[in-house]
Amino acid sequence: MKLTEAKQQFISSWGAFGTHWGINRTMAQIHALLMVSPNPLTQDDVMEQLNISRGNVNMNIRDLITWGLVDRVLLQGERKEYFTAEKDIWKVATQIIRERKKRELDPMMKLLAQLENIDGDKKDKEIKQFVDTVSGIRKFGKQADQLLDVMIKADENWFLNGVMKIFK
Amino acid sequence: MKLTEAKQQFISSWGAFGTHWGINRTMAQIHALLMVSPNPLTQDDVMEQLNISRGNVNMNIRDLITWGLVDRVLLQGERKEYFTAEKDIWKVATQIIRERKKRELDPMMKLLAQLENIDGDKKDKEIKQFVDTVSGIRKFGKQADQLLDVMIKADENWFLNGVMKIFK
DNA sequence: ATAAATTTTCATTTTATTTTGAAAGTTCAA
DNA sequence: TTGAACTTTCAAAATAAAATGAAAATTTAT
Repeated sequence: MKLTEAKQQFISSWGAFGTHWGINRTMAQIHALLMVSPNPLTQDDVMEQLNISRGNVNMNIRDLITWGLVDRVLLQGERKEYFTAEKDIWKVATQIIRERKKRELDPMMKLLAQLENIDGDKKDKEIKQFVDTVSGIRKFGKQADQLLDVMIKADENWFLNGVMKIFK
Repeated sequence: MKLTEAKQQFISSWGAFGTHWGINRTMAQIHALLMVSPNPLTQDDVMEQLNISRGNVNMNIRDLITWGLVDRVLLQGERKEYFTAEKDIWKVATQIIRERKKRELDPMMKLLAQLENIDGDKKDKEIKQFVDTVSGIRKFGKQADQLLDVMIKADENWFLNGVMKIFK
């Protein structure tokens, strides 16, 4: 397979993959493009290679920056801004975990804690099922939370070489 | 807090939570409703409690069934179909992991394997970056895949009590 | 067999998300 | 300062996703 074709496919399926994870297609595609580009790219490069408008590129790159997945790069002597993506997939993954934990898991856990205190007879079937469900999710969430914390702190090598043996 | 209000909030935020995970809001809400309901519900119950149309309920429940998160229940002497959700959150989680792995991770890994074989000089900067990126993702994916397999096979108790100690 | 009860389908409508592109804003060299 | 190069914004348009509801299909009691 030719590089150009392979790149195309990679970008396109990384985009599709992203949509299953609450990330919009274009953002994932821009990320993919930057990951396989050895040199930083300008907004115009991205526009051209992905055939999308200037505004779209700008907004999605900004988003990628707040996710901590893309960095602005200033090339000396150049007026334009360049952009580059973190290429170490482990760092990408931990960064995404970190952000999603903060944005989604933490608030949900906070809410569930409140919902566990409801008025009424805990023997009542309706109430019991509700409390049991909520507290079950909460327990699970706490464990997941800790697991994610450990993963964030762990280094790539530990994950890639060590963990699986322990798990088996 | 009153049960009714708490239920409301739970359903609503579980729905919002779902949207971040590629699950549509209504489907997640139906799932939430069934999780906190001690008894199985009919389609009409769901329509009424969530204020959504018959067709919508039907389609989303069908989807939940294919995800393995909801079961049809036949109450003896009753004509109507009833529905109930798995209430053990561990089982819910492993079921979701199992499905998403099958639907998303496995196909992506398969594609990446193909993309690694590209024509041209591996010393070329463009080619090298592409191959490195793809193979990095592939390695990571393989590890994640194995980790998920182990989690699916492990039982709840092992996860809740055992893992964290190992990780620390 | 009939028909009432219930479930399923799907063309249409509604709602939500994404994209565009031109205008406004910013930066910087001369 | 000025103005060319470049970036950002955002209202409007395009696209995609979800919801509706009535008709068709199915099931079951008689």
